[in-house]
Amino acid sequence: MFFVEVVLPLSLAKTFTYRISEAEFHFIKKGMRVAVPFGKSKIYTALVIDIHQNEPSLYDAKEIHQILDEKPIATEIQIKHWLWVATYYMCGIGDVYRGAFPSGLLLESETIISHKADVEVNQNELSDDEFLVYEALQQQNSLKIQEIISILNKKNIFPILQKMMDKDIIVLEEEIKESYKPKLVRYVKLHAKYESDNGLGELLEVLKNANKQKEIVLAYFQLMASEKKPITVKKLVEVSNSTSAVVKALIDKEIFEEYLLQHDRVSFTGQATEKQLLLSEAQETAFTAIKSSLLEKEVCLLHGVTSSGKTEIYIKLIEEYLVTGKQVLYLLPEIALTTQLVSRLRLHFGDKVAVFHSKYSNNERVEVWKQTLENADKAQIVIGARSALFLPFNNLGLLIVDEEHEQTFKQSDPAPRYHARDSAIVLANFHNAKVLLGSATPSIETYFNTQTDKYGLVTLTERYNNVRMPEIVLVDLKDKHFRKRMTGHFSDLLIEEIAQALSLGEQVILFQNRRGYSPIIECLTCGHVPHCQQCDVSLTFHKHKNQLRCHYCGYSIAKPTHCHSCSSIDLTTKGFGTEQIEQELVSLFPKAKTGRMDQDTTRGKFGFEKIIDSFKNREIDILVGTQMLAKGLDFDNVSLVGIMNADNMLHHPDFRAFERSFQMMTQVAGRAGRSEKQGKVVIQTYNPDHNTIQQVTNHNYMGMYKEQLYDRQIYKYPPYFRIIKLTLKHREFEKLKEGSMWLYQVLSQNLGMPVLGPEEPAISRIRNEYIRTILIKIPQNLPLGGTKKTIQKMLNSFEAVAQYRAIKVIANVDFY
DNA sequence: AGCACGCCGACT
DNA sequence: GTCGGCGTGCTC
Repeated sequence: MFFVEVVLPLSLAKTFTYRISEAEFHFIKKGMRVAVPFGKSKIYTALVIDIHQNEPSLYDAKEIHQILDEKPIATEIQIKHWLWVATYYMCGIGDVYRGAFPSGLLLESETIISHKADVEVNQNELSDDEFLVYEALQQQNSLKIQEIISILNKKNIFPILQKMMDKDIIVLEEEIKESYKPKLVRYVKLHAKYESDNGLGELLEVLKNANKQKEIVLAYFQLMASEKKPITVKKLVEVSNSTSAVVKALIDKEIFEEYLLQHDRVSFTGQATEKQLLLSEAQETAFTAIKSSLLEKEVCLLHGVTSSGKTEIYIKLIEEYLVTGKQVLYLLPEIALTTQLVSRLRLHFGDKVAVFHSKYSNNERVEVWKQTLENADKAQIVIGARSALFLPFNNLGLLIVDEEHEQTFKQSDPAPRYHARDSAIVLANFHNAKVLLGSATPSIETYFNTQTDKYGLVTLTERYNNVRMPEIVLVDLKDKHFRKRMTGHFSDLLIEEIAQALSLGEQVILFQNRRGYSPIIECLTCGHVPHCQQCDVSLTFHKHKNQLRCHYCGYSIAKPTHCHSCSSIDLTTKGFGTEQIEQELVSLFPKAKTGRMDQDTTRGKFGFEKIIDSFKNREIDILVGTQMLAKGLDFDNVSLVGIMNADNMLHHPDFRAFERSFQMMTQVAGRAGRSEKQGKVVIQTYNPDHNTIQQVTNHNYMGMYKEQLYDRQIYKYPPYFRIIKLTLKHREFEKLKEGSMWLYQVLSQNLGMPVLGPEEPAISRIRNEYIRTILIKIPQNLPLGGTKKTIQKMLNSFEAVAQYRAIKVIANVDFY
């Protein structure tokens, strides 16, 4: 008796056991995919994580359907890492598997309906629906479930199919399809007939009346002579300025032969320029320090002020690891940043750089996956957003986590809710690899780890090229309003500075944090604000589409002409987003070209790049944007940065609000400054004396760190306590209230540590489900794993209570 | 995630 | 009386 233990790409915590034959037992290895039947009719792509001979006693194991791989497609280290992620972040292993694997490798079966051969059908015995299906099958000999649903215009079609199967009219089959298709490129070569020395002469004779074709043949010979490599149809058409129809005619005439070769979708044509990288003295010192720190410790933090040239140091370090044949993983917080970085890295490493992120197409991701697995030259350096962490590395030497403090490294919505930085450190450990974290504004947690000697620390205080740190000017909005020196949201000082920068041909960035500060419509008569029907939030006004939208569920209505509550027509927009700032700019500086960068304008695949490029090319003078501006973009002509309102960041009800505000403002401010001139940053605020604002102004990271660390200790937050947030959801308010109270009491009585809640969050209903949260604070000195097991037990007993079973509970470990 | 089973409202 | 809605539970 032989069995495999498999993981399914479903949100299930368990693994499943399937029976295999002895031959299969000797063939199958951990990390191979097998197609298995699961449930009544579905076939899934499962991953083998163990092979054994222990027969399950409680049930009969099904047989696997088919083996899908010749050799493992996931490595053992990877599987070990996934198991760690599942345990640590309290989710099912299936969640990790599903999140890690490119969907191109996860085939799902599709039910195919076809009619049974040689069966006489008495059409009078068919119901209307059955007849429709029968008729459709006369036209096409097979149908998919989706097609039948649309033919019948019904959701539940299985009863009908069941009846037809009983009547012996149709059969169902499960078909699995490989969705990854290698990209094939058409090449041509001269037919063997003409390969002799006087082939060309003969050819010209044959083609003397076909000028177009002759041109192509001549172009072919020229290409052969100059490039000495296989010639694609595409290239030939391009060079000869002809059409593929003519090429086809030549193939038909047996002058050319066509052949297909598999091509990489993700290939870069540029060559490495081999330019020797010159580090400044400060960079050189930092580089040496990092190297010696990594000799002793697994992890090192590079704390370098904005524009200190951290990337050059990364490149230099990557070079050293590449020489040893190791793989390097470079994690970035934002997909949008990859384009800039990739072109920079390619200058040094040519086509050794591969990119992996979720905006890539399925096929492209499968290719990078395979290259990484094979340790191919092409994927020696992988750049990617957090999901790149799950690639099948087998010889990882170095991991770089750039902009380490960014919250986007923590996945929050679908499980696995993992933090890429922390999971990267664990992965490095499994590979015996080193980790370099980089940031101008390290997270409190990471910096704390350097102070407790867990991580190494290298500081770079000098900006590259002797650019000076920007000068930061505070504008007291209270005072400006009082003295009537405001035009809309602009203070007189900011207007003056913008005018000056523009007159010198310099560019300006204006930063408007939109979080919790979106424009809304309010009735001036009764104060009514339109709300979403399914979520407990006010609808935000989008000017360009003239509609109100819900940011949580996407619900939208046209902008109302009158108040829905009192029918008054006196409506006003409140709050200000980037759109409004841009509007005001147009009237303040009619001659300047303005651009806007936020979720609306960067939606498309290249939306972000387009805006960045036109700003870099100086087609835009003033760029208005949200958080995206704070993420490590380099511009060389920006002399002024304006922060429209620093306060709405500070006043977020979140223990990280001050840390984040500091990071955000420092990062945005860091965009200012050019080689010849000190940059200027204008921060508009109602609280110019606020500690955090002062720390930003004085470039005082340590001050911020110490103050925040003190607060974290007092109020029991990370790094002194680890946090697990439980989110409970249900459609019924009362049931949720009761259930969350029950869970809270069980937890607080059994855990012996602070448990907060159950809290009704500011947005207490999303998509018609009410929400409550419970926060568990685990002290550093208590075992984390054990505590999680206890919590899991309580969650299980919560589920055992029949009346609460319907309440969904989501655990978010290390909630950000 | 599917998909079946089982229990209650609106139609023939 | 049935058809069909969705709440509940299981899948090796």
